[in-house]
Amino acid sequence: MPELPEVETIVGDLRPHLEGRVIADVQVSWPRTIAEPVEDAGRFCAGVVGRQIVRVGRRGKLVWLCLDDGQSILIHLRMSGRLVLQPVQSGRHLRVTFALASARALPDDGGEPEYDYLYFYDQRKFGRIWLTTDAVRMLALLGPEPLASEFTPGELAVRLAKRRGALKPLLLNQRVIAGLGNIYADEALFCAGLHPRRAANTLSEQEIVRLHAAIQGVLQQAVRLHGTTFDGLFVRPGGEEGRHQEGLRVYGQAGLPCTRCGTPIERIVVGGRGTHICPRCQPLTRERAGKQGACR
DNA sequence: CTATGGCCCTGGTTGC
DNA sequence: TGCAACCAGGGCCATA
Repeated sequence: MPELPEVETIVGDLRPHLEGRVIADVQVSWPRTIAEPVEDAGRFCAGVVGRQIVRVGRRGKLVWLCLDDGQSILIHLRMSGRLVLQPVQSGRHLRVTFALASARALPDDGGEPEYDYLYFYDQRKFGRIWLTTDAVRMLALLGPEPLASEFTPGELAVRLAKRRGALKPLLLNQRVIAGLGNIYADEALFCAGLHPRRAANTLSEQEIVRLHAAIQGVLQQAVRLHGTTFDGLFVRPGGEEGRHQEGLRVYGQAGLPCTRCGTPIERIVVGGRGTHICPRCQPLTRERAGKQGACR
């Protein structure tokens, strides 16, 4: 389940191989992957073939390819989407293939090897790809980038203040903050010592500062380690795994002792999502236990 | 606004 | 052993 750190890793890996390349051809083997123009592989192909990729970026969990005519390709990996430069052994789960050409002859001292294809694999078929002339307007619907300087404790406070609902579903809402998914929402709440069912508008200023620092700290650490490979769902474009899985404190750790207090980690359901907590470090009623936050 | 539940999907796990 | 039921998960949508 690629979230912000995994998508950041993918984008960094792809950038040197894609920027400057021309899309020579596209094959769509599962048309529902194409979200815009809606399930229309033909118009999608017609729109991108011959275009040069001028920039590879990320916004929230979206991979953002800027084309030389002002259009953008947006790719959401959802649960099981993968972007790879070398074909996986079996062609199973292959949904879209981009054939790549060079914009100009390569210098012979080369540098990066040139790949001929970019493959989009997606076992569960939840991934989607958009072609749009107005990426900026689409992306404006997302909340702030949690690692950008605009994302301050004050900004977080404003976004939580009006909400009476539980904290965790809010953190997963991409219009509130862009890029958090189930793994990092659970990890951030643990690090902040906050219960996922706490009503968002009941946080003290100190708790908001702690949550802000936890979100940034958890994401930065995961980016540094190139994401979390859990269930083998996330693999980098070159085939390597992420290294953050060893750093998980609560996600997928049910039954194991809390790294901070030894209490067994529990799995509960919040907002319909599996949620992992330390019941002692993340009390629902405000007591001393979570005061300092659970990280470091 | 908030909560809940369904839908899209597959493949691994569980239950009989 | 074989097969059916169930579940996870991100985002979106409908309903209450």
